[in-house]
Amino acid sequence: MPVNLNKIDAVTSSGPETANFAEQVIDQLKQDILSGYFAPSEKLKMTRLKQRYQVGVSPLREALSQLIVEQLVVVENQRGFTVHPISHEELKDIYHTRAHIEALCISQAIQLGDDAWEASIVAADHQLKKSARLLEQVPDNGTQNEEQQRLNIQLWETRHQAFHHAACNGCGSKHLMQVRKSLYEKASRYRNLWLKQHMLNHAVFDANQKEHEALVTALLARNETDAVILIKHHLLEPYMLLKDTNF
Amino acid sequence: MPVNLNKIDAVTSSGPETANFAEQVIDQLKQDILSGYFAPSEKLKMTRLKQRYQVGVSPLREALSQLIVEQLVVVENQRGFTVHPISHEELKDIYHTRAHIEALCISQAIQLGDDAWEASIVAADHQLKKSARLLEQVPDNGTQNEEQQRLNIQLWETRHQAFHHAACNGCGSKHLMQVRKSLYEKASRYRNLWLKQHMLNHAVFDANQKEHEALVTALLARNETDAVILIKHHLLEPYMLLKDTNF
DNA sequence: CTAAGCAATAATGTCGACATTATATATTAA
DNA sequence: TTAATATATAATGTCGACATTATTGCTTAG
Repeated sequence: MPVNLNKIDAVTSSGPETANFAEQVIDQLKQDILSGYFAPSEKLKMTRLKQRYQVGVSPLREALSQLIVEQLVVVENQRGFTVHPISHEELKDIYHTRAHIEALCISQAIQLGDDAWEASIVAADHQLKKSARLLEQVPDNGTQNEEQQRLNIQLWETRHQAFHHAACNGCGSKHLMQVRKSLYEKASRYRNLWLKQHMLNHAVFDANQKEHEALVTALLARNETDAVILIKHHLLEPYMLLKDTNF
Repeated sequence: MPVNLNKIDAVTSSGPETANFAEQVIDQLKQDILSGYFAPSEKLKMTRLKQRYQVGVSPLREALSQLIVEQLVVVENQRGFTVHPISHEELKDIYHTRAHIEALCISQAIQLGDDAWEASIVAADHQLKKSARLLEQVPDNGTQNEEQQRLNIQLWETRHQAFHHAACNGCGSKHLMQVRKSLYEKASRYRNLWLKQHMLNHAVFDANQKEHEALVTALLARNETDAVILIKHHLLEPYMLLKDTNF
């Protein structure tokens, strides 16, 4: 008795565009891999996945197939699926390629961006700053509500990403933006693995803030050379932290 | 009675690594889309696909799922799969992004490439030139065997691609090379659609040859600025032909 | 003649079942 | 005890079946 339960939920949700099981699963599965819930090189057994996501094998295999292309999952015939392994080689490639790609986006955006692009940067920067202020005001000794702090960090990261997205989006290329997104996701996996062992300190936030200010200035002034140097440095700095860690 | 016929074939083939049905289908399906056998925006009905590739729906859906990520196929819930539509907007984005990416590869390769990289360029260039000579020697009036000529063109295209692959491969980045490959494939679709209406003439081949000579010189001399200009022009030239066509 | 509503047909998305293959366990010999 | 083999268990990959949904064709009213 296969009943499309998703339809029932879909009615309560907004648009006429529903999602099949595979589409529903793929986001959760991706998040579980990027967040580190499923460890690198871990075997993804169907029985467990079925239990976790409450779907059959067919949608699961479709979702996993998509993650193969995104290189988050590896498949070996008759031996099932495993989480894509990590390596320092890949880590280096991801961060460096990301720096190149994002610099390319920035270059194009500076050449092609219109007033709406500038406005979106100013807006995103404003939101990011407000979010950063929340984090700064907290004393180093964790007297504040920990859960609240966690949410603040999450909000900051969302807005941080939104800022860079806005800056890059002026390039006007869907393909560039997509490559950029893919690399960001892969980088975030290593980042999350690092966060399981280490703690962010205030120094990095402060440095980040200053770099952003300089970047915004360069962007609005359409200073391509400066902006490219700044963005590359900005994206490679976390790599310096990650590259010497044993995951 | 599901019998894994592929295993039987696999024994006759080489390695111990076999492929499941989905992996076998995906290459053919991709080729059928890139070649234009399945037209843009065409509906991909399961019954037809089953007949063509002689597999059930499960492997097909897996293969199609992968092509969704590569943006060669579009899915709409309860309405099945269709070939990704084409547009002049996408055409422009593909070719321009490709030019940027390949220029980036070339830049990095010039900075990082070793002797093996240089050697691979010389080797690929040699093969390409020999293949080009076959095409040049033929008189314009098609007195020669048409089938032979078709094969010669195909060989030239393979070697042409191999040459550019070799030049880019010196960048040392798997991610860059993969983005490059993806863009090449998407561009080849538009190219193939164009070829269904038009014919290649000798002039383009001659121009191509000269550009290659200049490129090889710039690469071996590690002249980054020249090489970047040359490769961008080289990749955008076909766009000039395609951009004004009605597919 | 056109438009709208309805029935019939076809196609999609999902699951369970089954054959094949891999992995874990037990047994036995050295 | 260890290594090798045989058995048992578990997991994978594929297909057919079925409910749901979309599309087509037909009838009928305006």
